[in-house]
Amino acid sequence: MLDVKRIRDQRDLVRERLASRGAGDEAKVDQALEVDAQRRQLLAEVETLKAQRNRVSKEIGALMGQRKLAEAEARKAETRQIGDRIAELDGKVAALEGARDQVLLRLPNLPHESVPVGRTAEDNVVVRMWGEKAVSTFPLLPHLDLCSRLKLVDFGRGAKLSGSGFLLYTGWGARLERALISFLLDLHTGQHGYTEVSPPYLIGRDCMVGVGQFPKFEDQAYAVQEGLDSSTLGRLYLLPTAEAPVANIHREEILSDAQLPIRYVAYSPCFRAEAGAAGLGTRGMIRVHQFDKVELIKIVRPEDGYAEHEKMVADAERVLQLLGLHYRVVLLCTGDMGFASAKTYDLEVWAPGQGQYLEVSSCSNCEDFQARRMNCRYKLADGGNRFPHILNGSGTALARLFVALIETHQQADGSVLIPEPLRPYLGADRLPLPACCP
RNA sequence: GGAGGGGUGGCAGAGUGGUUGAAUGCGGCGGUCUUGAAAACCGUUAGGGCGGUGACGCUCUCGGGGGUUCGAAUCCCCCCCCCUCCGCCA
Repeated sequence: MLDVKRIRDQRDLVRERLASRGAGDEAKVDQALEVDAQRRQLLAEVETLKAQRNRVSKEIGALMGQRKLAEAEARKAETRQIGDRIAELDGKVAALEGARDQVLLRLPNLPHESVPVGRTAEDNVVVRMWGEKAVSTFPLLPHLDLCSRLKLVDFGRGAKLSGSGFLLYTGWGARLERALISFLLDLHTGQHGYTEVSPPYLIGRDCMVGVGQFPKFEDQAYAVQEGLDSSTLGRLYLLPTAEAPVANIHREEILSDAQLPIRYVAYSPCFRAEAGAAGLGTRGMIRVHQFDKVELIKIVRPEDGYAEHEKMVADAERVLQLLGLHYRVVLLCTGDMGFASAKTYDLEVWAPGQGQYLEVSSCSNCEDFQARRMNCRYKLADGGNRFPHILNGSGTALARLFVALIETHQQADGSVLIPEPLRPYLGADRLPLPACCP
């Protein structure tokens, strides 16, 4: 959430930065300010009345103490109607505050000045590449073929169980998925300084609001209900990313300066309804309703925010390097960035069987946007409280990583060679062809 | 799910309608004393909002919300969370 005071003080700058996203949100700025101005005016009025009431109440207390009862009664009568007026104004102030926040919660973050201005993914900037597209003497198969040949994923039965967009990993496929999760967690905890956490997969509404997922993207989430009690629907949601619970760990807290920087890594499955994207035509594992992801979260001092952001990208890149996968790093333009982000790098890995780059990581610095929403602060040496920068990044998403891995490392004989660092986790150096199939 | 107990400042723990935003203890910070440190003693120590250049002023907050009252941490109602016991259960 943007700081109202900042919107007030730097109105033009805020409008201009919002406009650069190309979503027309700058129009809401005046609306928020107008409601806020009304609120402040009424607030001043009601607080004056409250001061008056408090003063008289104390006097009444003193009179009662002196047994001047008649006088006390007179004062009471005098003050009685002030209470009604206060209640009335309190109600109005609360309503205006609600209206203001309604607007503020739907305003996206301001893009950082280093973000290129643009409208769509076309305007994103490739900042660097690593490795090269695989060249092969034999035709490289897409992952769908590899999965069925090697019996890694049973798409048909996955759909039977839960509908399209749900995967049933089988045999070596299931094992590879598990190996990747362990490999990623060990890498980030062991070499990159993150602390492992394992969050609940069902999370409260506040988590979703805190990271900026709600109220704007409520239609993208899976809401659950307890048994047959429909009144419980919407109390809990399946997490769309571990970012939602993990970034909220310190919600409503005042951290000490010494606690920062905080770096968490968490594995979780991710559930996305992808409403409106149904029948998108992406077969296989590229776009699904449930996938695994290892997520990185940082809570850092604002002055460290962007240095930590670059390090986070490097941490995610390290995954792809160790797995020998060609990728590119893309700096998203203003129009392509997520709601909460001030600056985002995507990591896109090359999938030779698809002939395209797949997004496997998105690393964002949300600055204090989320911290404000969740009221997470830290205490400075001078006693003041400050909102930290909160960063999130995939390290990395798994289904697409799985695709790139098997497509990149497939062999002429149909098996898949496993990169050295992953072998101890898999307990094998290749995914073999099932004995029964050529 | 049932019965009972409880949620107060960083922590512990008083406070059952009136000058209590809150005793006391611990911890933290500053100071006196000391060659230094400890002990002792003195002082200080929550967050939000609004206004003011500022010193500061006002206001709200004792799990959350509503109510009674001139006035609520204290009384009433609803909800949430934690603890103990019982039931069910991976």
